[in-house]
Amino acid sequence: MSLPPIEALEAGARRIAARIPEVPLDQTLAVRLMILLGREMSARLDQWLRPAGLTEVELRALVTVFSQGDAGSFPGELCEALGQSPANITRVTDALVARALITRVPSDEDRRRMELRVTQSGAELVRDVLPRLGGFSRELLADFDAAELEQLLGGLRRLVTALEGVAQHTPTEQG
Amino acid sequence: MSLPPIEALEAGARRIAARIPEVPLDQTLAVRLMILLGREMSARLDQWLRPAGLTEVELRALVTVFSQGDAGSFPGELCEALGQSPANITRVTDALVARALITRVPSDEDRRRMELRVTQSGAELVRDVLPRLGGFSRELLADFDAAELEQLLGGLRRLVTALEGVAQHTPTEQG
DNA sequence: GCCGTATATTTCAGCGATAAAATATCCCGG
DNA sequence: CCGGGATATTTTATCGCTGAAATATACGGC
Repeated sequence: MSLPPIEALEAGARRIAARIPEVPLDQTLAVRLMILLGREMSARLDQWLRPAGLTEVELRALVTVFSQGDAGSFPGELCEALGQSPANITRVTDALVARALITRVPSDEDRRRMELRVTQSGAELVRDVLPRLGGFSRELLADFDAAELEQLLGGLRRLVTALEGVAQHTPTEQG
Repeated sequence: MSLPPIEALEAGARRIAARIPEVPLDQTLAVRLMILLGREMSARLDQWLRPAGLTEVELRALVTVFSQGDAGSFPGELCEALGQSPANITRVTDALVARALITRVPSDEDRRRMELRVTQSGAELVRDVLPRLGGFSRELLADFDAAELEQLLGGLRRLVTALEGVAQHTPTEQG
């Protein structure tokens, strides 16, 4: 489904805040917007990439392997870089291997690990598709000037670190 | 999985931008951060709510029904308000009905529709749990002062409208 | 060298979500 | 009032992802 209209979001948030005053309106709304925006961007990107037959995560995995070039990379690195579970990286790399976009062979130095390398056609696909993703991002942020964009990025970076520090536990331990 | 470290994200983005110059670094990074932040916030919120036995979407559905009080609401409204598919709303409301947090009866005026109403215990749960969600948001945004928060919200609102306007089509029609 | 523990990846079972088909009801023009 | 198209919801099949168990390999102390 697609993004709810923003007026409805704000109206709903205000209606709740009016009934339950402990709820901080702006903070709640910001979190809500971030979650919805992230979902929606991901969905749009998937749609944008569908003609190429890749999902967003598949593309990012492919790009990450591509960016390592001949050095290659390992599934564990992809987990870290993409924030995905090992199980999912296995599935995603399966798909990429099946389409011959990457190769996967056991490492010689440590045979528990698998070496992932982009193939010729994988590299071609990246060079073909990545500019589209860039085009999407550029279009989306078209009416942010450089300063505004930098400001937005600053806020997002702060949120990343806030998120790292905060709330790893359960709230009131069963409240 | 959890959020990748921000230095790794930025380094990866720069490595790619160096290889494929058409890709706009800041815009791409902003989109990437939004997607990851949204995912991570949603995951944290789910974890935060687990003790109450609700997922994020279940809570939002419950809250939306709650906020309508005796007026009640309909599955279609929840789809719109939450940005979820009809199928998912059926599943979510099934769960809420099963736990007697809401009731669901066919509407008298239009028997295709189902009237959803919060129950006594549903309302109690909302009043118990919503402040936790507020607590999460407040904690996450603790070191944004009012002006900074307003600025962040402004950026997010602009993104919502940008997203509404942009990129509904497939990119280069099979490119 | 051998054993126990740690690490890397895959397998397995299950969950949350979706698209598309099926179902039920409504409404309108004749 | 009846038939056809629109609308609201549920069902069905499937997808993407995860946690936890299983597997395979490495490493450190004895």
